[in-house]
Amino acid sequence: MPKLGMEPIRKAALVKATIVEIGRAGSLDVTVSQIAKRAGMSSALAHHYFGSKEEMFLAAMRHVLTLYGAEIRGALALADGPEQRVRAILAASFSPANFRREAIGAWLNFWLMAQTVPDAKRLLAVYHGRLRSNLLVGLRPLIGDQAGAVANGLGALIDGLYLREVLKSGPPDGRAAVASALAYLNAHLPQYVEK
Amino acid sequence: MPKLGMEPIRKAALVKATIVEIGRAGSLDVTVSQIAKRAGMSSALAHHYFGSKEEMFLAAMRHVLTLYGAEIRGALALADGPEQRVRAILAASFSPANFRREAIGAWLNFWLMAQTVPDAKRLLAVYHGRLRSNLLVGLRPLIGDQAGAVANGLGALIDGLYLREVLKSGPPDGRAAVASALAYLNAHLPQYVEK
DNA sequence: TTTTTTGTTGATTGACGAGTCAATAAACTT
DNA sequence: AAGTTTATTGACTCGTCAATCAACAAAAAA
Repeated sequence: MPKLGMEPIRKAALVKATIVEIGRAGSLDVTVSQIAKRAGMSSALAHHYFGSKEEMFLAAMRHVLTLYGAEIRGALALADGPEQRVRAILAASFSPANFRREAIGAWLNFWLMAQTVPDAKRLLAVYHGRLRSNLLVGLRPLIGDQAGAVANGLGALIDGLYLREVLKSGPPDGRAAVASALAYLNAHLPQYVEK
Repeated sequence: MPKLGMEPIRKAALVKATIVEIGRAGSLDVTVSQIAKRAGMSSALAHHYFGSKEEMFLAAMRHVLTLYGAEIRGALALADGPEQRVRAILAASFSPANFRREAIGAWLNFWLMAQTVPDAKRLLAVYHGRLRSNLLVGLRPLIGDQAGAVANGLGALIDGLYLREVLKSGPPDGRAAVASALAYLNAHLPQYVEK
């Protein structure tokens, strides 16, 4: 039944299945067969399209990063003024789409991968850089030369909140996470009244 | 050459070797043989003493947590007054002993493990709880009912800073990390003059 | 209509690794 | 001295899994 033009469809299915399976297993100990099965094909076909398991993982990582980037861009487009920009980034970071067990589990594993797989490290560095520069654009008008330090802190805080979410039981609570990050932000905005 | 009383010695050697190997590999994909070799014995002996690889990992985790706990307790003993207590915790968290690539890599992998191994999750929860309560003791006199939120934030920030350290190239920089966490703290201490 | 390209899989290969076992040896006990 | 406990390892079992291959099918090109 070879319908042509399957390649992009199958690749997309595999990427999605990879994320789901990694999230489910909570680790990178996921077999190609598992992924292929969830994507509705044989493991041989998965290898046919991706060549190796590592390529599959990297493609999944790129996908998560792309989604995240898109969400940020979208939120940023609607934001009005520096402070709103920063708030938009935070809100997007913890939006339901990104802040769900599956995706968070995938993130954790990407961090792991980044320690050993150079391509993964590169991807993560790109994400860090973008996040930082996005934050800086918003922060600089607000707090000038403290912006660098605060951007670093916020970045780490976001990562840390993700991390803690993985370990919690119960459903992810994006709102609490946003609140935490906003508190950090507010504490660094001098001219606002402490409630 | 059976000298008696080898058990504790060999177990300690294995625990140490486990941490080193996990740090080196940057993942839990470490074979028992590798660990045993580094600890100077056969893999069979490693199994003899620990029964399973997972037990070995858990013992390593307990060890790291114990060291960390001891460091905190030591620092806390010298601290004078609430604010100093909080500062002591931060300093201990990023002390050279804890904040080195090996240990950080181990941590990251423990997080991973916590997702799937209940015992690991429990251990990490204990650590979270202790950190939180230690922070609270210091924070409550300073900021009252905001203490809970700030303790959560600080905890997440510490984790996040660890996480970012793993990915950086170059030697770990504990001082910068402490500075970042202190900035967060200071921002939440109302009565202090913003420099 | 032959040929080529694309899609697809069951079966197989080859490697690796956790855990077991049997055997050996030195110390301690009785 | 005989028996027991502790230390130790090489060899082996058994399972798993990434990756490859041979083969088959259908569409597109020639």
